[in-house]
Amino acid sequence: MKILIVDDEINIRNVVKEYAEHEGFKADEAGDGMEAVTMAKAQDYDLIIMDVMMPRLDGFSACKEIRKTKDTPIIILSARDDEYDQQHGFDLGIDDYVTKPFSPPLLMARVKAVVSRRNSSRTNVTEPMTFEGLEINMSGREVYVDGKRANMTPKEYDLLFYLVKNRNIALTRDKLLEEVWGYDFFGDDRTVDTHIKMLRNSLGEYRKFIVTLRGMGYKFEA
Amino acid sequence: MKILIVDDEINIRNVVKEYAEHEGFKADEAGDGMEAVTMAKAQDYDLIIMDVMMPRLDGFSACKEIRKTKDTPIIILSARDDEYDQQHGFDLGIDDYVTKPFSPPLLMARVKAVVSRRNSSRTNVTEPMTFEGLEINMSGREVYVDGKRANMTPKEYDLLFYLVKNRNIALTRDKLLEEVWGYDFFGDDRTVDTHIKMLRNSLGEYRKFIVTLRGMGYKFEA
DNA sequence: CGATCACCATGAAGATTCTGATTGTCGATG
DNA sequence: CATCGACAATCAGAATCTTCATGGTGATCG
Repeated sequence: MKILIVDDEINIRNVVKEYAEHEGFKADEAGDGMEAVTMAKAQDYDLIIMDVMMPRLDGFSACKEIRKTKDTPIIILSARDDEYDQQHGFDLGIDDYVTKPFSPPLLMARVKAVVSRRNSSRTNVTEPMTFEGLEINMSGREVYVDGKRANMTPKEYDLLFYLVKNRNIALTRDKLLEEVWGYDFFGDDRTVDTHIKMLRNSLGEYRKFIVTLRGMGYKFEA
Repeated sequence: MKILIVDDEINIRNVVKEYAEHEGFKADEAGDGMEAVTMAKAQDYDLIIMDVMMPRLDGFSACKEIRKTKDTPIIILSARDDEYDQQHGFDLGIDDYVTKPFSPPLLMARVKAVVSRRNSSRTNVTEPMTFEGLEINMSGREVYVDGKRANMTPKEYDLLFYLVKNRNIALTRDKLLEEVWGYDFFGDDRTVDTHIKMLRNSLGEYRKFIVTLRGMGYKFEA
């Protein structure tokens, strides 16, 4: 696992590098956008952490240039919220962004998330799963019940996919809320129940795979 | 799970404490940095929530001092964005920071994220264990007795899993009540006995693994 | 405006706790 | 070494409390 750290401030590069190496990554550094483009094209990095404000070539322009030849995952570091323009993010296929000032552990959490997302989407792609008459195609975001396409809501897909990814593992409502709804969701536990109910309806007879663990949460049991 | 709340304003401490306890944390309080350092060094907290502006010793200096002996996760509460100085954050290994004014649920979300981030790197999915004909799968919340699925109540699972996690260790009823029932359970000692009884029934012949320690408590003996 | 979602109230199913009676254990003692 | 007393553990079941599925409501958003 090799990452490229791009920032004009050497202090930041050093700190990030230290944390990254501590997490078992190898880390190269670049001091501006031009350098970053050259290095990113010459090598296959698993991830690039890129500052926005830099001399010679800014972070967004560097991304655009890199994207012409590579689709290396990129995390953007931007100094203020409004510096990160959504338009840019969408166009350039930015994987995540972190606003400065940031805490290194937080950044590392994002790094690991992006890397594992890429990896899992690579291995899981083209591998629809079948549980009896229930076919689940995560990459295509399709679910078939006895061969018939199930039309589900976004949350149902998210919930089902998370359950299936962690099948045979007991999941608390809190865990589900955190992972499916997001850590910044301040909602009610019962919300999970409601969506489980709707998901079960969508799954017809295959609702049986979704097991209630009383006093605990739920589990997809295959 | 025990956290330390550090702030000079008692109102803030109270609010945070209330929320934290609602989430199942135990919470101690400190009114300034000096106090915080003393307490954090004396005990192993799972997390420290630390204000920046405080009399006697400010939050950052307190972190620095604590970091000399412990690497307890720390969340910083800072009054304004610019009060959180990058230098500080980097040097001190702050896990996250929240700017005042904050909403308690947001803070709690961050707290849970930090704690679970720390834990997930360690305590992940546990492999199923077998003791003769008794199979225990904690992640799946499944127990098999001679290959037959045992259908148990939540407390039975919790109790059994805690006993097994601490197998060959003598556990008092008080310890079990605190760890399995929760620190806020003010019930009778006999409650443990009752659940031990039901657990033994569920385990059939493998009840023999649960040993009574007269005048003491119980032990899972493998 | 329709789809989706979060949240709430409800009641039934299920789990937990407590009580008090019973049984078991162990050391002291005649 | 048999017995007793004191205390600890076990047990059954009734009362109480919790939890979850469900259906409905209102908010939100495209």
